[in-house]
Amino acid sequence: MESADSGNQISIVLVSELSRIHQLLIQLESQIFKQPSTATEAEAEAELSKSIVSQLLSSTEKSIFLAKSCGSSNLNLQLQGEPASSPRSASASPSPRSDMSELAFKCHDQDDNSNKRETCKKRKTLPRWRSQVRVGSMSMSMAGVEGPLDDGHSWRKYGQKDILGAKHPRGYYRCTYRNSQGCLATKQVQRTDEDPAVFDVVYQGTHACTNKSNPRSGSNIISSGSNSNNNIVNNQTVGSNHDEDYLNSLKATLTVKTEGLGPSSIGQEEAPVCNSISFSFPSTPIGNGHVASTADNNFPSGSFLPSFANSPATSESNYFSGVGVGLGGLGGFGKVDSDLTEVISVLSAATSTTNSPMGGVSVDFGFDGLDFEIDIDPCSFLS
DNA sequence: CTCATTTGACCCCG
DNA sequence: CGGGGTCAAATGAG
Repeated sequence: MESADSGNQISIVLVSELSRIHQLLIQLESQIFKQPSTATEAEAEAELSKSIVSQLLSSTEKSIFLAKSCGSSNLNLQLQGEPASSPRSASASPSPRSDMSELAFKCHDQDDNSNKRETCKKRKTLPRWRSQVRVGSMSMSMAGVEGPLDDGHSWRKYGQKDILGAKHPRGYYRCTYRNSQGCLATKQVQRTDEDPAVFDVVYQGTHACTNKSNPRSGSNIISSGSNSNNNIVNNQTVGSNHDEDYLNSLKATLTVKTEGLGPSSIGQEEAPVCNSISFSFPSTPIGNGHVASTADNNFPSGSFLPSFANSPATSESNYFSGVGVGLGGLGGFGKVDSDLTEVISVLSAATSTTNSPMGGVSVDFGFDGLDFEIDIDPCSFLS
């Protein structure tokens, strides 16, 4: 059933992507009929057109990928949730502690003791997927104040740990509504060694909570879902209509650029395709202040809000909306986690034309709520 | 006062 | 046995 779900959600994302393409085409069309009066203006128009085309390309490619995934979801998307039989089902939990920890993984069936042990005793049994998020490469880069890691959900940090071999500690977050709504979603955030501006985010479990970003905040997103599975419909409806507005405003303010990863990095000759799209949010006077609760150490707990995110504090600010599906993002990273089968990797380069420190917030492909891991080489489909 | 983060300890699993 | 993940008391912020 999950696969059906996944397919469904992919379709949703796909629809969003197509709407996006539609919008871009409209924009391009108007662009074409513009008659610049001056040379510089003409140049600017040309640039804009190029940019639009780039976006179109990547969106199209993304759509193709999604369509393929959808069509063969059984092949490409591997569900990882609840393996029918878990190796450890037998191990009883002697210690009181284990009781509690297990709760974390299966709290919903507390009333059914026998069952709980079978379904989710294991850490690894929950669906998990990973994405990489890059924070603007800005001035504060090293500072450690970062935190674009807001994906529309409200997270609460419950732990931090130094990981062997990693320069930076890993932060453990779980859904704020875990207790109140039994939402089991958790995520782990860790900076990559190579680029401190890039965070490796591993999501586990899906959001059962209904508290997610308020769609009305004007910064609702597109496909990038960050919506829990319960809100698919919402995403769908709001998504498409809202998308348009959103995109329009987005276009007006964002700088979207695609970075082609050289074929070389991927070994795909004919694929100019593996891009990662990056958004740069315009002047957002963030950076100082508000955010970075968690200070220098590591990760932000939750959210810093770009100007257009009106949501309060740490709750759901669904501003991000990154739509960048870095289908090829891996190229640059070559980072394959053996543990995770694989990945949706998203990179966004926050380089930007802005000076906002936090300017570039990139976000992940919001497969939020999907119970699967992508088990394919992001670029393989291109060949 | 309430809620979030920090941090050391505990437990699971490879 | 050790690394990784989670808990929960202590602490801090609003």
